Amino acid sequence: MTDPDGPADPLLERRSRTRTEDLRLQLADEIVRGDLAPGMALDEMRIAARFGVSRTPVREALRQLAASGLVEIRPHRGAVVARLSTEKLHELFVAMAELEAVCAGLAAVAMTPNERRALEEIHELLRDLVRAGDPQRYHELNESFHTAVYLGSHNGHLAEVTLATRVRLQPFRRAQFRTLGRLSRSYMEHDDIVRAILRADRDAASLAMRDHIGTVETAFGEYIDML
Amino acid sequence: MTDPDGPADPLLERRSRTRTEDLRLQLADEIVRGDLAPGMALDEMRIAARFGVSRTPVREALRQLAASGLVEIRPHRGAVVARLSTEKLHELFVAMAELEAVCAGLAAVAMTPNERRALEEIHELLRDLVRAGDPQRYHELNESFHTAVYLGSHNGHLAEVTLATRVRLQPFRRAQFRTLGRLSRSYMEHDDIVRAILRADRDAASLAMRDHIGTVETAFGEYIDML
DNA sequence: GATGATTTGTACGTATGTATA
DNA sequence: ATATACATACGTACAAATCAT
Repeated sequence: MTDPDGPADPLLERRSRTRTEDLRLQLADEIVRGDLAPGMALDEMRIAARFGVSRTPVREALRQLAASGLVEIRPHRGAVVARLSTEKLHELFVAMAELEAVCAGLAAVAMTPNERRALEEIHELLRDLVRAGDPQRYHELNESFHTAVYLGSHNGHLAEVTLATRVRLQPFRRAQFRTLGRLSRSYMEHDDIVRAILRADRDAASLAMRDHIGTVETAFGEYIDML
Repeated sequence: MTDPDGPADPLLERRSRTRTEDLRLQLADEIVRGDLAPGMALDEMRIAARFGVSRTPVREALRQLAASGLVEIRPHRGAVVARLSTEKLHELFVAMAELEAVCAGLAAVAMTPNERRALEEIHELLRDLVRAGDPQRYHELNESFHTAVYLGSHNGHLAEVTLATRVRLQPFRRAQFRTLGRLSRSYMEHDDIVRAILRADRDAASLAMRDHIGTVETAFGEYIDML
């Protein structure tokens, strides 16, 4: 008899499920999706009660989230969803631009033919979504586009660090930010990146990605000013 | 009456000392210094007994170290000092070269005059240590040199990520690796970096740093082969 | 500024999962 | 393959620190 809670695909490695792990993933998701807004207090007992567990796994999950930067913990003073000052926000955008630029540069020279084809395919699907005017799905597939570049660097550490930086910025993005004009421009910038990567032009890929993230921050900043 | 355990300098913020924090710093130090070698088992009870505390703060410290990559934890199977495969080791070196290159590039255009002077001063002290033939102190001040560049980027996130990468590689460096020939070459490469930073030449600084870390890995690889 | 309420930090016992015979 | 030994994962109680009054 098989484990009824096991994964559908038996090929996926089955790490023994721990409450801490479940909580970490669940809380990270709620923070990234915005259900738990920046600054919101994360009371250990309240969370424990909400998930029907003791404080211990809640504590461990919060510590791990703090290590990733999504949560802020001060001794004896509890945990809150991480809040970013304007300066820190800018700093993270600059860091993300540089990190993604490095990934794109390495990807240009390291990606396998299959990976290049896959990236091109995602890029074409994004074009269709611009034409269809579907910001929601564009946003989702856009994540895949960037993740494909991270993985294309063939450097797990850089990919991890870059993704972590992106995740930290997620809670500060809002749906309203995804306008159709932005989508079209985003797609055109992606085009520069993809072309450079496909012709294995490291420096061009790096520069195109840096510029791309730069305009993302600009658009983001314009939205922030509207608050 | 003042806290007898307080810091000498009252201006330094005094984070309430917690056993978890102490343990984390102590264990990280022992791992980085090599007292706890990669692959060594980190038994919660043994460590708790050694430090005279309960298992709880030990657990939390180990989790945090795992988050930083210095420790590896598998559910229900305990923790060990992180071991790196040859491939992973190379990957971390490539990542470090890229990260430090980014920091150097940003530092070239962001450092204040004071920071530039301080970097130059460290550089000159390193020159003296090469002449004096003091690998131990060169190694220590070399850390300061690189840290100064990280901080010079004026980007806390990048500095943090880059430093974390360097720390993860520390346990795999050995004293024997620091030969006099290496020192001299290291100093000359630093010279290229410093010159580029001082004349605010971003690309040159970036390239010089990337090359520098590249030779560090080469020298490191030669040592590894001797094992 | 002292006191009480509240929350976190730590200790320790039990349950559960992993590895070995 | 089953059982046994062992270390970890979790729960619970208490101590210590913070903040509110």
